[in-house]
Amino acid sequence: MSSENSETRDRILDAAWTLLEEKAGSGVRMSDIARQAGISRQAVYLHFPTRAELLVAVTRHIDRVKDTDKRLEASRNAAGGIERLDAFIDAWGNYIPEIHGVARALIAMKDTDEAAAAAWDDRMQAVRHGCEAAVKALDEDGLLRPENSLRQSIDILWTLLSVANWEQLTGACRWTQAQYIDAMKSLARAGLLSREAGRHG
Amino acid sequence: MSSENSETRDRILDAAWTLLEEKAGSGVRMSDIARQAGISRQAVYLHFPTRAELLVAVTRHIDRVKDTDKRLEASRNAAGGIERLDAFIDAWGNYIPEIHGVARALIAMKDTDEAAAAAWDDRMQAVRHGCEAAVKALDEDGLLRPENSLRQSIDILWTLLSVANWEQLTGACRWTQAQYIDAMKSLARAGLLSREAGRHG
DNA sequence: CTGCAGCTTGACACTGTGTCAATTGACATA
DNA sequence: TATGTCAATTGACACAGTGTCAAGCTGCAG
Repeated sequence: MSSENSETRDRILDAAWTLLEEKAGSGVRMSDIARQAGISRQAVYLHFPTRAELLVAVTRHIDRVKDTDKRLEASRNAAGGIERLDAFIDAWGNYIPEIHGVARALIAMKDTDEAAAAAWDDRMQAVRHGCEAAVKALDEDGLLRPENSLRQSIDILWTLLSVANWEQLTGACRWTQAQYIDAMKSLARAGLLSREAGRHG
Repeated sequence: MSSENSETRDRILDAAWTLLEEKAGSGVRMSDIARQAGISRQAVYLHFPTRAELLVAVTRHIDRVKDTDKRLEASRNAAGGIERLDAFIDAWGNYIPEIHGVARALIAMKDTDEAAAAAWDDRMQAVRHGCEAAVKALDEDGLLRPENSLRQSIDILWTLLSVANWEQLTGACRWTQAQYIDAMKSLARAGLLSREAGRHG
């Protein structure tokens, strides 16, 4: 609550952000966040009614600080379909590590918390819209595989670019971020483009 | 503990299996399982020391009932690399929906429970070995993309076939199981095979 | 000085896991 | 028949974490 702006509110958001980053999203309690922010646990509830709403606010806070909109615009301005696909993968793929902590925490809450589920789904729909724009640009250039419907192509790109896949490749598989980005560009082309359109370098 | 065999033990496992299936893995408590099995909550702890160990036992139970080993053997017996890849995707891809409930519950516990994390990672390593075998068969036939290392190719296949991806495509994207299998076969070929090797139908 | 906004302390309810102790009922065996 | 044992029962409790509530403190604006 408490309108929108507040010194303390920002301290809480930064504290949560820091801890979620540090501990990769798991095991961050309200009391940890309060301690990190230098206030009492109850004071956190004065600003955010539930843990879920705090997490959602943190994602918005990150978006604001990291200038997400500006980043994603780059992908919209790219000329051809393939350039647009690459630009989108660059923008979103490089954004994932920055929201990773919050994302994990939010995903973990999805199962039990309605609000968390809604918030996360909402953000994922935004990513899907980005995928849709990129895929439509490919379609306009006549590059898409004919055997996949437009919707299927969007689903495929969206799934390839999931946070879970990023986690698995950079985590368990120990890929670097650069390897991840390259592989995703290559996989997306391989999975979406028709054979004649296949060309890369 | 109670060695291994017990009427009640099996009732607990079946009860847990049923509920995890029904509720897709989330929100299944020990007391729910007990009620479903027709015994007291405490009796469950007489057979399984923790929730995590119960979940692990359920996966082993499913494997036994569903004859997992026999299924996966099919993929090992396939002749060429591509046949082997397809057979593995058939075997594992069609197995996912059957373990989906338990898988979700186990994945949700990973964050907080050491034992659950170890158990799930262990099972995922088994899947990775299947991927490795399939990719090596492709390599022996000289079909792999030269720009990917063997390890990278395995990582890619393993990631494509993750439970999370199955969930997203059949859940949020509302694909049928058949669509999922077809798309995975196609995506795996597109992502792994060199251009000259590309051939499908 | 008054009042109030913002924070503090401390207690408590609730949920879910896991533990413990005492009890019951069935069944086997001496 | 008495005894032991095994599986299950009931009921209480500890513990962690979220969220609520009430009372009190502090500093600052009017």
